[in-house]
Amino acid sequence: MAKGKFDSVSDPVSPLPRYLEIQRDLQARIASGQWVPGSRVPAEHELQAQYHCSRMTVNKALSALAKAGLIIRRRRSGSFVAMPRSQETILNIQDIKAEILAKGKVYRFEILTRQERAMTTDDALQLRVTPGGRVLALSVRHFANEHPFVVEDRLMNLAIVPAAREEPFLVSPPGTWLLDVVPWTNAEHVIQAELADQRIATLLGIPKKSACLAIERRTWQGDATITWVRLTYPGDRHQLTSHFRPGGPLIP
Amino acid sequence: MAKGKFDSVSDPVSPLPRYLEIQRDLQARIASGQWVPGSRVPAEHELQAQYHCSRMTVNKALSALAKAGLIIRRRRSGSFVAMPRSQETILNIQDIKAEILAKGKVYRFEILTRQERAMTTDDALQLRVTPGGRVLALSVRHFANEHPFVVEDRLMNLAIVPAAREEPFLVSPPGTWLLDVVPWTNAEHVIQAELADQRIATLLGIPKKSACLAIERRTWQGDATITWVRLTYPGDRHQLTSHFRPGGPLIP
DNA sequence: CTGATTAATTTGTCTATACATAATAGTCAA
DNA sequence: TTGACTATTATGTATAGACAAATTAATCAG
Repeated sequence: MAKGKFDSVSDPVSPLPRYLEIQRDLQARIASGQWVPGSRVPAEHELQAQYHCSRMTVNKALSALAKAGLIIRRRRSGSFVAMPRSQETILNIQDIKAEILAKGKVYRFEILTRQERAMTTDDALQLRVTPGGRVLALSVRHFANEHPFVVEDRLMNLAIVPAAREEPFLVSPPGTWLLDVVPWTNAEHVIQAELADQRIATLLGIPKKSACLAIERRTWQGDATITWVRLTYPGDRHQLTSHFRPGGPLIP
Repeated sequence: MAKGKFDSVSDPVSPLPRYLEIQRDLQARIASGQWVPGSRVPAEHELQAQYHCSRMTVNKALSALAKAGLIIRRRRSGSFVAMPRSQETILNIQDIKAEILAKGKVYRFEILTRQERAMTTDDALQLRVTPGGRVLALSVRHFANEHPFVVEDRLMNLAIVPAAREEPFLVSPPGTWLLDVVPWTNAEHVIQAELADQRIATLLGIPKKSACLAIERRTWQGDATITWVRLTYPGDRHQLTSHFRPGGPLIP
């Protein structure tokens, strides 16, 4: 009897979809340790009977759990609770403007230097491309509540982003502008600790040789590097924070 | 006619499931810029006609794209290509043992100090719990190819992990042991740059006041803090790297 | 006992249909 | 013109059934 969704609903109000109910229920059993890693999850037809729903609904819940890495599924064998995963985390490296505004602080930036030039060997190395073409080199200082927040050194590949040549960066800083204008397909981050040199110390208003957090980012569009950027934060004032729960993106 | 899956297959071999084919096709159109952000994605019944399949199959593809954040779906309005997202990244902070072994280096660790004690005020602060109960405080030094790699300072909440009291940590270091034994539901990371004090400098074999990368992690099981750990790496030798593509977990 | 074949089981994918839900567009009366 | 009601449309959820694919279990010939 292929009727509506409320065939088997005793509860008059159902705020949560059936498949999510099942998903969370199973997740709770795994998280609580009731189902230990390696143990077998009931087969779809068993759960179908338990939850009194169709196999597709159970399948949707189980597939989501599998995608989240909480269970491993194999044909004929069945589904099993996944082994504890290595400690991974999802880090949110936000756009600087958004980051400062999110903290409820006043945002401002200034372009320190701006130079359009033929790509040097160093530029090519940092962009990881074969030399040739032109780049736009920028230095930017970002302020939060008028306090120096981070220094940005950026190279933009004008072969990919020719529009940058004409852009004065009056409203949005280069990073935010790029995000709005150019679609990117790939990014790489490198996070490092290092000592402030004279320039950084002056720009950030911190003592020379104090600890800094440096984040380098390369952004690609297909095979072509769009931009390389290095963000230098005062180490004692800035920190990257992230929260994570296993099977994280499960509960939206 | 509810027949098999090959009702409408002209291609004799179909290595990829239909819904993935559709998903990737749509994703390619978005990535290539053919469909610009904000533009409308054809409705399910249109795609159903285009790809000559059922609406459920199209729905599966579109739902996945929506979950990955590539499109936004609204009832009655339709589906739209999402606006460029803020630069987020997924960072892999691995288990130390796994991290070193992954680099093909020889792993070794030594317990520097070990103390079981009643929870001090500082301990409670760092574990973010109300004082009371006992903790196990550990200092560990990890080596990669016999070179000091990282110093670990850890507090373990014995109320949650009583088994740690009896554990000698001969085979696995505390972090790896915990991952194997205790299920966790939540974690928080804080990444900071700071200067090496005398102790860290000595333990890591680096000059005092050189830059260090400090990663602090709190791990919870429900509301209870399991452990707090601080990992101090030499800043010039260690770096966190991560790759990311928008709509990342799409292509498994 | 071994190796190949066959059966059974479980997940993976797909279809066709049905009704729910949300939001827009249109209609009509005050 | 405004506000309430109604129709329309697109997505969201759910069902029952079907066949595919993979892998384990059982069977049987040698």
